[in-house]
Amino acid sequence: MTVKGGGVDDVELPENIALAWGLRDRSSRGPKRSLSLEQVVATGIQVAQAEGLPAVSMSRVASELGVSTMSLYRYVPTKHDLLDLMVDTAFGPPPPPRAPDEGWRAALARWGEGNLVALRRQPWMRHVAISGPPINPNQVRWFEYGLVALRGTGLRATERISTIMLVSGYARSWAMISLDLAEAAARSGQTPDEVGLRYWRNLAVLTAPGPYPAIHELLAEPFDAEEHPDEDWRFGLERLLDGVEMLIRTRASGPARD
Amino acid sequence: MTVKGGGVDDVELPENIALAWGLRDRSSRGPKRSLSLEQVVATGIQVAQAEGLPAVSMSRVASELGVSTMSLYRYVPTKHDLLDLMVDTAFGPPPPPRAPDEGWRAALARWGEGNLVALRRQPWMRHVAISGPPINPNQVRWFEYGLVALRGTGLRATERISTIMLVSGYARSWAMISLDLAEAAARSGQTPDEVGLRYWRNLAVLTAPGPYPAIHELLAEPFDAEEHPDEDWRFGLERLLDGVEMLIRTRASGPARD
DNA sequence: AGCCTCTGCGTATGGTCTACGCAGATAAGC
DNA sequence: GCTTATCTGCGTAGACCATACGCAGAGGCT
Repeated sequence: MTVKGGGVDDVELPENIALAWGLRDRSSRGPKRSLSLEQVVATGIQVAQAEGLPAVSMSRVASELGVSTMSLYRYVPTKHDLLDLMVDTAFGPPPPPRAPDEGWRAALARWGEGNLVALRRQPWMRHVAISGPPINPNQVRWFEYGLVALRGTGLRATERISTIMLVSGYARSWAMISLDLAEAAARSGQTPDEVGLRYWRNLAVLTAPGPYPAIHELLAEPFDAEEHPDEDWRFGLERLLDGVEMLIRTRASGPARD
Repeated sequence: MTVKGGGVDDVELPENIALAWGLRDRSSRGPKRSLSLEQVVATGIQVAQAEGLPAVSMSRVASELGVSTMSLYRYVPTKHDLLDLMVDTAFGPPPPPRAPDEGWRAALARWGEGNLVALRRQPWMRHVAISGPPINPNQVRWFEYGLVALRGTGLRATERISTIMLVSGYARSWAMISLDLAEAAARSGQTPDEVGLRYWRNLAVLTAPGPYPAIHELLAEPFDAEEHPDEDWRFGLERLLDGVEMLIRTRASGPARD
């Protein structure tokens, strides 16, 4: 219940947060634990990675560890807390922070791409709902490095936060869409191109009788369906960064920085 | 199994899509159905709206309708198909399309805001995972109107699609974050401001001992935590539209439109 | 009239999370 | 060394969940 007292005197940290930061102090009485929280989390990740998030059940993780289902609840208050910890661990540390000679734009682009890469490496993560603002250790590190990229740009506090959320939200959206498509393709044993083609054909059939001029226009245009797979990702990212850059420019040359 | 033959001669539409567009032709033999698909979907929405998505179980919806659980499977192949239909219906029709005298930017802003409003009106929708590109009736209508907003901007087909996805993805991210926060607040009986304050305090405590200069900088800055609630939404949207506008300008004045 | 199809639904399978409480292990306090 | 408080893993059980399967009967079609 109480918390390890380093410089950190915090009576009121919610249990899941204390857990994530390794701040539970357990009195040394009683039998020794046969597992560690890290082991439990790692096993959860392993199962998720190998067989997908739905395969992650308490009983599955437990049997993987050779303990009973209910034992896990000595390590984790709730399944959802386990999932949160899995995500934080699986995300891993962020890419290196902005270097001294690096512009904010390049740094933020790298940071956004890091988000995408992490989600792609552990695709199950996209199905775990975000539970709130960044508070777990790796999440906080990512947050820090995102802010570092925007240092000295003249953006206000809330603007820096919003900008970072914009980029990470975009990475998440993109990861969801592209991975869902890829998985749908794999499930049906087709290439992603085939699935895409089938989609456009279906859309054409369905919209044929109705008033969908803009969609018909779209379908009439020649389509190089996916030259490079990540060109579209880049497109959105550049738009986004352009928008931020416009603001930063007005801030730099405009009214004195408050 | 077969499909109503209007101008639509399509042997191969997946079942869930045919269902959504009302294209199942059922031979008139056998007893009459006691329900309609629309009723089932509407009841699902009603339950979700009143008690949240987790309350939506097949047995719950069935008992609400006064039929047995398994009867629902005569209307819907799978629970997830029901959820998709619920989302499509609950989203409703998009806001009016771009008016003749309206610029693309105003129209796209309205469209994005429409997304947000829809998600806010039926907050449970954000927890239903997007199953793919827009194919259900209302989704397609939204898609159409989004494209209409970008007509005549000189953007290429893939660029128009990416732009729309950028905006709707942003609306979804934003809805998720803001609604999660609001719900967390409501659950703990506090105001959102209190929850936000508690978050910043926790973050301060946790990052105090570690190397988090940018976060400390952030925390040191004076915070008007949420003057108007939707100012941050506006911020991101404007950044995004600025980015798109930059591209459109280069397209308009740059190389001849292909 | 006879058939064939479609209806609603009862039953059953194989999962899910987790509340509760118990037996035994362990270390602190005396 | 003994007592005692505390913590461990875990067995049991409750309350759900989606859905496969198959049956009895309704009701148009021929």
